[in-house]
Amino acid sequence: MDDAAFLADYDPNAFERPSVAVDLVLMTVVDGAPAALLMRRPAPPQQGCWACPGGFVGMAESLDEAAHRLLREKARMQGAYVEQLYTFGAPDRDPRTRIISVAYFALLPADRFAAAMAAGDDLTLARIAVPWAGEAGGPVEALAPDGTPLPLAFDHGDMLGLAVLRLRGKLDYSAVAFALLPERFTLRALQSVHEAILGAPLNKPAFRRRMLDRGWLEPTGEREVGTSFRPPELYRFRATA
Amino acid sequence: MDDAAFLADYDPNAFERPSVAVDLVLMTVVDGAPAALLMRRPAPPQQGCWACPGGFVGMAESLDEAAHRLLREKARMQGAYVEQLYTFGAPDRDPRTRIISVAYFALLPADRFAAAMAAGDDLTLARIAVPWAGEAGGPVEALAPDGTPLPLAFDHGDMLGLAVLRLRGKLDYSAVAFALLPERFTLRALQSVHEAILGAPLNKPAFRRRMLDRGWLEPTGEREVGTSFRPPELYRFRATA
DNA sequence: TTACTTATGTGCGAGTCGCGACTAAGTCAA
DNA sequence: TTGACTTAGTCGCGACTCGCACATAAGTAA
Repeated sequence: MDDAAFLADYDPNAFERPSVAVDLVLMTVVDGAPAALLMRRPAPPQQGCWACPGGFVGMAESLDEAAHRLLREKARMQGAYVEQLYTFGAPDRDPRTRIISVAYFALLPADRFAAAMAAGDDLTLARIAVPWAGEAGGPVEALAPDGTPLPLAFDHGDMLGLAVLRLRGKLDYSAVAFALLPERFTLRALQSVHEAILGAPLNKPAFRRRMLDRGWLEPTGEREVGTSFRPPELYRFRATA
Repeated sequence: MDDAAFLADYDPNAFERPSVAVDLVLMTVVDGAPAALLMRRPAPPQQGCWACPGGFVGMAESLDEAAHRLLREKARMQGAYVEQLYTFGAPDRDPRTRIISVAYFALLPADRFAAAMAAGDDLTLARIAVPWAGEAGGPVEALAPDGTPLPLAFDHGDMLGLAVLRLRGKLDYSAVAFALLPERFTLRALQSVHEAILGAPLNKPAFRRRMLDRGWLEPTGEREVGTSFRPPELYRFRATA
């Protein structure tokens, strides 16, 4: 029997199937701390809890395509750095039915969130409180602007924690940090992003040297305007040749 | 409407669903090169091609549980180090129907494969040829014992490549290498495992120092027997205190 | 003009790494 | 018994990186 003959006989409904969703951990850095876009769930289950934007995977789209579609449809943004994070599949993680969720994380500079935030009250850019140091890992809390914890739906606390962990791990061997900054930025801003993700202060001269030696930074010759005191130089990210 | 009332009304069949499978990249190190357990596909599609052992996820089991079950049922092994790798979801990756595959990798010392290999001709421990250096990534080839390439089913060449890449990345900050060695081993054997995974030779004194300084190694006081020349000391892995 | 504040650069000591050379400890054969 | 042989394991040095204290530069504002 060849492939064609086999496929004619194949019954795709022989087994019961789980639902497959994509959830998006849409992160940025605000005021020296990591933050994520959360949506208030408008309907049960877990009505009123906050969740990462997500949705079911279409039958004709890849997982990456689904992630980009959700970024557009649910968060009304585009052009983010998007990367697959982890797949969550505990049988009881959603009370409706078996839902397996492929989590992605997406990175954007903070100023790109302004438009989406204006849309309404059921979206928030929540500060993430990381209770562990280094590469320990574990769930995190999301905080409202006034500092009170937001109740998170399902296993989204683990999801956010894993996103922070992955980001920390990739910070010093990949260029992810630049996805969290505007096109032109100062070295101080770059350092602040690193410190926010790592949750620890860094030594300024050492950080400078490392970054400049990496060859990822291109001086623009321009300087930041509107500052008091000596204006810092603006740099641009340039992929390694 | 509360959660209970909502769930009574919920129709889990409102959307068409993909199938979800778990595939297992079961790796070890043989003769100084990475190797993976592959099964010859006994039926279409891609009959006769070689594939990582896999199967559909049961409705009541988690993804991790499915991976461990497949390790037992398909490979007849247990006790491996198992970790989720990546989820493959291209719409056309399997011609039967939409199948989303959560890939795991599993690590075991080479001697644990002897029993499984005796089982029959449709299982092989294929040497993996990595055509790229460092962290470049990309698909790899699987080689038969005589050096000829084995045809790989679906996207399993990418899967194997990603497993090697992940292993390389974790090698020097985690203890994964010890999952590829028996309980007691020599420093030379540990170095050989690192070299096989990295695909590059390492400096002996530097490697020794690094490993001993990490605090993961416990000398047993015993020495390897049956060797010609000076017998090396046997060490044991001890998780960091 | 001068105080103030942040940007940017410099120099040094500690720690790590690669590397070549050296010593140690077994087997094996004459 | 002894010496050649081979692998195990150690030592020391130069190159490089990193953290850190400090010096210098360049703006604003009174």
